[in-house]
Amino acid sequence: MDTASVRKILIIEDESDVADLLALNLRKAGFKTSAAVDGASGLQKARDDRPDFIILDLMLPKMSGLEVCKILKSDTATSAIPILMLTAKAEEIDRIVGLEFGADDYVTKPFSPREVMLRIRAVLRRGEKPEETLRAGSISVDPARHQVRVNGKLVHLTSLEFKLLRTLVQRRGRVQDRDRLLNEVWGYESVIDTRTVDTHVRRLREKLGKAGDAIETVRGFGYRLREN
Amino acid sequence: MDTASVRKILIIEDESDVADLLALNLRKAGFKTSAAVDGASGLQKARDDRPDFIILDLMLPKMSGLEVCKILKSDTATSAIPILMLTAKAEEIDRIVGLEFGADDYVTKPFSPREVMLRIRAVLRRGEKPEETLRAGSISVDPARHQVRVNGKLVHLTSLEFKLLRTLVQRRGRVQDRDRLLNEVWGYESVIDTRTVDTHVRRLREKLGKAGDAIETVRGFGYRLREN
DNA sequence: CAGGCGTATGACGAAATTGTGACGATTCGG
DNA sequence: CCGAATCGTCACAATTTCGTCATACGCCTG
Repeated sequence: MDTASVRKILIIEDESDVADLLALNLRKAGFKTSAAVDGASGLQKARDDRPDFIILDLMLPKMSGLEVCKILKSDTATSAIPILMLTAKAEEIDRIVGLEFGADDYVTKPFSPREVMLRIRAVLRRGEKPEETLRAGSISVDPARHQVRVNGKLVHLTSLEFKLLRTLVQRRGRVQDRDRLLNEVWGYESVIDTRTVDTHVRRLREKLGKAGDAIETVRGFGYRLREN
Repeated sequence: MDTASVRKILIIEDESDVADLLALNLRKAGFKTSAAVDGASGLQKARDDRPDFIILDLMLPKMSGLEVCKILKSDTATSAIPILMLTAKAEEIDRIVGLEFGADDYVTKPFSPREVMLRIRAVLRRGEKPEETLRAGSISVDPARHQVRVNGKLVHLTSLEFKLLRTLVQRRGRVQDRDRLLNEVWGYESVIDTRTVDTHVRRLREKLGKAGDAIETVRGFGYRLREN
């Protein structure tokens, strides 16, 4: 589904139960994780590992989470990394202060892993730049709108056809073998016959009309979208 | 932009932590502030000081924030002053804004001071210019009042329907998948079936009548509000 | 030119997705 | 306590989409 690179998430949390639970869920969702059990090592790892996201407990031994947060946000090396705070107290003031210190979001304990995941996604989405319209010859693919145009005219594609065309356009000029396409478009665990790709390429060509010629068959290897 | 005078802002809030935090940020942003710790003194100060803006906590000792709001809005001496409500519960919102009480905007706790500042500025701007209404074809959405019109005619929507329509209009043209809509409209803690979105989309389309066609189904992905 | 191999095509049943109406639970005001 | 409004869920139907197969076609090689 998502073609972006794998995100690394740093968990700074002294209670191993909580840390493990989070790590488990995060890995299941396709993230990479690392962990630290106190503020000092957390700061260290943040600088060294350059994670894409930090989950930070407010209550840490020695150095408080707020301290850690402040330092992370004031260091240019780490200030851009989004931080999700874990707070035990439901007191609003804690959360307010947490946000004021630069945390991007917070969750109060006890929390559901599900909620944490959703919030992480939301924060990460916030930082993402909107996807651009891809072009190849007379074909334009707009991922955000899920729309495809040929010479400006809308063409209706099914879900699979859309994803197939998108990956071809993204890798325009380069040959994509059927297995590669199966992985990208159908997902990693697909138990699909490689011949099925042929059928969808055909349907795609049909719907694209004349512009469909841009999808070239590379005998013995796979398919390729002609450049320009 | 009004350069003539510095804006005075009245904070009616019994929790001094929150009040102080707000006052600090407001002053840092160049506003003057005054404070009241309960409804009665809040009303008094509103009449005496004639602030340009009031921040009002929903949960106050003795007199509820709603009462205060209603009185402020029914007194000609104060009815023109914009009110930003601080509320703990997201469910309370609908009655507060739009309907009988007349608040101009709201923020749910816990909030970040930054968010509060943005909303104050937005409301003050609205006071100078007529409105800030979202439009999409014959549909117009007024977020501040929680009102929706189709061809100028008011349409009654429930809280959920409104939020759903608002996010669709805000992201007009771009496809929103069901998970995303669940996050935006139902919140993080929701354990709702994704198919529920379908039901609400149907009800929304029904209520919008012909204009409901603007909500397009993108099979395999989600929904999208047609542009233009 | 024939044979072999890989690809294109058309058709068809299976599976997935969405629309729809109905129902029960809950809330809120009277 | 009742009735209205709102909301989440379900079962079922309508429709679309998907995967596979059998067959036809085309390219390459010998």
